[in-house]
Amino acid sequence: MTAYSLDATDWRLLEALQRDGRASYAELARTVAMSPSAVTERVRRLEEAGVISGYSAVIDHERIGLPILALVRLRYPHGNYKPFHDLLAATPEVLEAHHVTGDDCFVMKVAARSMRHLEETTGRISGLGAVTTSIVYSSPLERRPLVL
Amino acid sequence: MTAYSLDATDWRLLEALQRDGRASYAELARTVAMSPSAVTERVRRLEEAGVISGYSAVIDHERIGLPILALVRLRYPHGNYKPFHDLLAATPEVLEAHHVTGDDCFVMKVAARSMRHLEETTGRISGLGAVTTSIVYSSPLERRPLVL
DNA sequence: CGGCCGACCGTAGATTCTGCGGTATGACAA
DNA sequence: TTGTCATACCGCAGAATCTACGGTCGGCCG
Repeated sequence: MTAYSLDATDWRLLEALQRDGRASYAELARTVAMSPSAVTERVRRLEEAGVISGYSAVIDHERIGLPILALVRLRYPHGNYKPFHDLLAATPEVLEAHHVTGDDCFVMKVAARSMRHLEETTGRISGLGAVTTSIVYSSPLERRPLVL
Repeated sequence: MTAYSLDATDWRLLEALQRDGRASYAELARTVAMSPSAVTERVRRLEEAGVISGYSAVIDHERIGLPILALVRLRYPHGNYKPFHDLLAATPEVLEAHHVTGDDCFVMKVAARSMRHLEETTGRISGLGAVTTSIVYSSPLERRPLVL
């Protein structure tokens, strides 16, 4: 909503911070050829404006015992979203949930440690409506940095 | 594939680093009640084992001129994936791409600056097969930290 | 012209990082 | 038991970085 005007330097900082969220201000300063204090101030402004909403370690779900990823679509029969929010709060297996147009009201990304676990999780979700589950074979593009 | 044994401290570090990927080792050390050097060594091992595959700034796509998010499913009629990979390489609007089971072979997350832009992008994708587009109204759960 | 404002720079003290050596604990074999 | 070894942790010192501050420069407006 709130527009924020980004110049070329801001874009380069955003790109650098998406590639390495732990880059030091000194390092960032070197890549954009400015002083560390100017870079610090720019990044602080981007954070304050909400352009950068945070920083996160990227975890390989396969290496922490959650080898199965699935996209679950939920046909939701009514407009009372409370049960759905309760489900989200109670189901850590759901990594993302999006309210979308189309026949299926919600699309979720789900991680599970086994097929049995996935079955149990989708079963829980299907208490709210008809589900369609697609299991992820592989992800040709797991995460692309957001650029103009 | 490569199993990595995580103890309670590792989990707490992973959780902390997913919540704040820029937390200093000194800060992490305080949250898990260990010395900074021990924490540094643990995090280094997690990175080396591939449990932590990187760090990234989380960008609010709405504030950088990409207010529209859509999930695009692609029905892909054959087993030659080269054209699809070429499309991914040439289409920065696609933020994620997953190869999945079910009628639609691929599911993509797409960001666009306008409906016209989305139309143009899905049009490009539909050169490869039939597409089904769902526009994201909102995301009740945008990103949940991966936990046990 | 004179003053103001925004963005940048440079500096100093505090904090953090990095690499190293030292220590405690537990496993294992003689 | 005793010795040895490996692992994980701690603490330290020098280097690098961070943070907060004041100073400078160029553009803009009264």
